[in-house]
Amino acid sequence: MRNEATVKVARKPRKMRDAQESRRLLVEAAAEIFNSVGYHGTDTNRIAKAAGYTPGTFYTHFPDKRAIFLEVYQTWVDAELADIAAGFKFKGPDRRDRLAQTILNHHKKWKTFRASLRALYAIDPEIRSARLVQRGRQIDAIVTISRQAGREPLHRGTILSNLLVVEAICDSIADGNLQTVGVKESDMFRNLVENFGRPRG
Amino acid sequence: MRNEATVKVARKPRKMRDAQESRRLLVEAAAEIFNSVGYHGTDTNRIAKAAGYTPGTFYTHFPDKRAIFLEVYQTWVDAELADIAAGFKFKGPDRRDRLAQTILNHHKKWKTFRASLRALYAIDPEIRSARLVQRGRQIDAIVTISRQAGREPLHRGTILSNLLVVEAICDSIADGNLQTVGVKESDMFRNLVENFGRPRG
Amino acid sequence: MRNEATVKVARKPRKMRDAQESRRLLVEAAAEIFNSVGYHGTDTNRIAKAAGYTPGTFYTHFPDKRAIFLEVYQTWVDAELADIAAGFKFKGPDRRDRLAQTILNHHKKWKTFRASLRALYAIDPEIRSARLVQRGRQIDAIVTISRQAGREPLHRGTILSNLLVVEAICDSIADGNLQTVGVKESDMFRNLVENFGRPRG
Amino acid sequence: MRNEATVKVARKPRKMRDAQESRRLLVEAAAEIFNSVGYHGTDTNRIAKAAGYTPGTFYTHFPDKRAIFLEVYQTWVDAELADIAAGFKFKGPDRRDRLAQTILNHHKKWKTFRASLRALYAIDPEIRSARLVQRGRQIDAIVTISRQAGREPLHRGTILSNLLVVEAICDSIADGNLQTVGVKESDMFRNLVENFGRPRG
DNA sequence: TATGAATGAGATTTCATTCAT
DNA sequence: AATGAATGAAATCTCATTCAT
Repeated sequence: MRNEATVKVARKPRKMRDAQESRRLLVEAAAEIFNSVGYHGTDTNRIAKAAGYTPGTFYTHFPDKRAIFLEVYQTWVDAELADIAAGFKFKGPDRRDRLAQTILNHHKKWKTFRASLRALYAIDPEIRSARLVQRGRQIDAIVTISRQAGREPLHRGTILSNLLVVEAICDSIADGNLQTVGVKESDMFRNLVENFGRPRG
Repeated sequence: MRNEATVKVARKPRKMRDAQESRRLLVEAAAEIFNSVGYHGTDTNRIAKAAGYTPGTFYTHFPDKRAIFLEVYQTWVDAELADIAAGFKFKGPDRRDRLAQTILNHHKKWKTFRASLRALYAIDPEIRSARLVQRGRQIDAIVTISRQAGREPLHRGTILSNLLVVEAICDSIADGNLQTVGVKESDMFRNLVENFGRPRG
Repeated sequence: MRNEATVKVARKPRKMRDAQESRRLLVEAAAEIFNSVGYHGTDTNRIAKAAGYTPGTFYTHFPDKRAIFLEVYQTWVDAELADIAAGFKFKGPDRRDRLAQTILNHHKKWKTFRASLRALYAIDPEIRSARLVQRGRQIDAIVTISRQAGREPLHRGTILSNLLVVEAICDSIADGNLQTVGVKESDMFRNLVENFGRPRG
Repeated sequence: MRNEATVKVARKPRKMRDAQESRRLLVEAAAEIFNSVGYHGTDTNRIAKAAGYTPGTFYTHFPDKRAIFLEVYQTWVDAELADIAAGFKFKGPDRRDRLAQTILNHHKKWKTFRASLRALYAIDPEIRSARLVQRGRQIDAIVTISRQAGREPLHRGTILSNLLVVEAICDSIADGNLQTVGVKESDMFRNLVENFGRPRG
C-alpha cells in the first residue's frame, strides 16, 4: 500500500552483499562520526550514508543507535587493550616515555568518543554495564601482564587508580588546551610518565 | 529518558515581576534536570515547567539551552570552589579525610552534570572556553590558598594534575560501581586521601 | 490520497490561539480522514495539515494517532446516540421507516470509520475497552428510552442482538453493492424496518 | 514488541523445488499472522520467515501483500462454506444448536482475520470485489442446499439478511466480552440458534 | 515579564519491495 | 525457486524556539 510512487529514481548499483562487511563498514563509519560530533550529534542516517548505504540499511544491522555505539565501544576497547599491551612490551631506557606516548596517542585519537561514552555512562544503564565489564577486563589484563612479566601484580584498586590517573592526564593533554590554563604540556607529560613503572609502595 | 516522574513542578508565580528571581528559579530547576537526565535528555519546556513557568518564559531569560547550561555551570563551579576552600580549612589529624569526603560528596551530588559537561566540552567551543576559564580560576584559587597558608605553591601543572587525579578518583567512587570491577570503595577512598597534603616531591 | 504536494505553502498567520478550538478542528479533520481512508491510511501530518496546522501541532494536542481516533470515536458515538434518540421520537404510521432511514443515513456517512473501528477493536485493547464501554452506554440508553416511553424494556441481550442486526443490515445497505450479490436494496430496507417496533417475543 | 513471540518459525526448506508447496506454506503462515495481528500488523518478511523462507521468496510467489491476503481469503471462504454445508447436514433435535456451534467456532477462530477483511473491504476495491463475489457464491450455495433438501429457497435478500444476522451475533459471542456489556453469552447463543430453521415468514 | 499555542526542521524507525546471485 | 542484503519512501514523533497577545 505504499506504491503510489510514480517516479522511478535510477537504481544504485547494489553491489555490497556481505553482511559482515556491511556491519564493519557501518561500525567504522559510526566510530568516526561519534568521535567527531559525539553521540547526540550523530544520526543513524548519516552513519548509513557515510558507510555507503541508505537509511534503512542501518536497521537491518542494528536495532538502534545505542546498539551500534555499544559495538563501536567493543571495537574501541579491544584496540585500547592491544595498545596498552603493546606499550608494556617496550624495552630500554625510554620505555616509560614510549608507553606514555602510546596511550596518549590513543586518547588524542578518541577524545570525543571517550567524552560521549562518559556522558552515556552516567545516563544509560546498558552502556554502564558494558563499560563496567570492560573496566574489569582491563584490570584483569594488567594483572595478567604483570604475572607474565614475573612481577607480583598490584591490588586491583591500585591498578584502577593508576588507570584513572593515566586517563585523566592523557585527556588533559589530548585536549590541547593546557597552555590556556597556564600549564606546559611537557610538564604534564612528565607527570604522566611518572605514573608508569613506579616502584610499588 | 523521558522521566517526567522525577521532576517536581513548582508553584505558578504568574506575573512575578522579579526577573532575577525567575532566572534563579530557572537555573535551579535546570541544574537539577541536567544532573538527572543529562544535557540532551533535558528539554527547555521541562525546565520552564519545573521552575513554575511556561515554555516561552524560558526564552525571555536565556537565548538558548546552552546559555542556561553555562549559567548552571557558573553556579556549580562557584559551589565547588567554596567547597574546596572550606575543605582546606579543616584542621586536626583527620583533615585530609574530611577534605576528601567533602570533595567526594560534591562529586556524588553532581555526577551526571559533570558527565554532561565533559561531553559538551568535547564538542562545543563555548562550553570549552568557559570550562577552561574556570579551570584557570580553580588553579589560581589553590595557589592563593597556599600562599595564604604561608606555603610555597606547587607548580600549576602539578596542581592541575592533582586536581585531575582527585576528580578521577572521586568520580569512580561517586559512581557507586566499584565492587562490580572487584575494587573496594574503602581502598579507593584511601587512594583519594593520599592525594591531599602529600609532601611535594 | 497521499497529496505529494511539494509546493511550500506560505506561512500561515498563527492566529489560532485557542487550544479547545484547535483540538476540535483536529478531531473534525481526523474524523473525516479516518472515514475516507481508514485508520491505517491516515497519517498524523495529514490530519494536522487538514485542520490548518503543521505536523508538530498534532502532538501538542494528542499523544499519538490512537488517542485522536479514540476521541473521534467518542464524538461519533455521541452523535449516533443522539440520532437514535431522535429517531425514537418519530410519530405516525411511517415512524419505523423514518427511524430506519435515520440510522441508515448514519451508517452511510460513517461506513469507513466503522470498518476501521472494528479492525482496531480486534487488535487494540484500549480501543476495545472504549468500544465496550460505549456499547454498554448504548444499551443503557435504549433501556432508558423504553422506560420513558412507559414500556417494559427488553432484555439486554435482546437489545444488543437487535442493535447488531440493525447495524449489520445498515452496513450492507450503506455499502451500496447489494445489487452485485443479486439483492434488491428495497428488500433489504424492508428487512431493516421489520426490526423496529416488533412486538417482543 | 512486534510479537515475534507468537510466530513459529518453520523448518528451512532450502531449494525446495515445489512451488505449489511453497505457496501453500506461505498462505498458511499468512493466514495465521493476519488472524493474530491483522493486515496492517503483518509484514511480508515475517510471513516468509514464518513459512520457513527468506523475504525475497515471498515475492516469487505473490506480487504483493494484498495478493496473499486475497489468497488467504479464498482459502478461508472455502473452509467457511464447507463448515456451513457440513452444519446443514446435522440431523436430530439439536441440529440447530450444532449448526450454530459450528458457525460460531468458525468465527471464534477467525475473529481478527474477519475484522481485517472488513476494514480492507471499506478501503480497497479489489478486496471489495473479491468479497462481493464470494458473498454471491455463499448465497448461491445456500440456495442450492435448500433445493437439494427439497425446499423452496428463501429470497436472496432474506438469505443475505440471515447470513448477516448470524455473522453479527457470532462475532459478538466470539469476541468474548459480552459479560462486559451486561449480556449473558447463553442468551446470545439462544438468539443465534433461533435464526436457524425458522419457518419462513 | 509572562503566556502557551504553534512551529518546522529533522531524527528515528518501519517495511513492502527489489535484484544480483 | 530461493536467497537475503539492500532499498527508499514515508510515517511517527520530538523539541528548541517563536511570536502574538
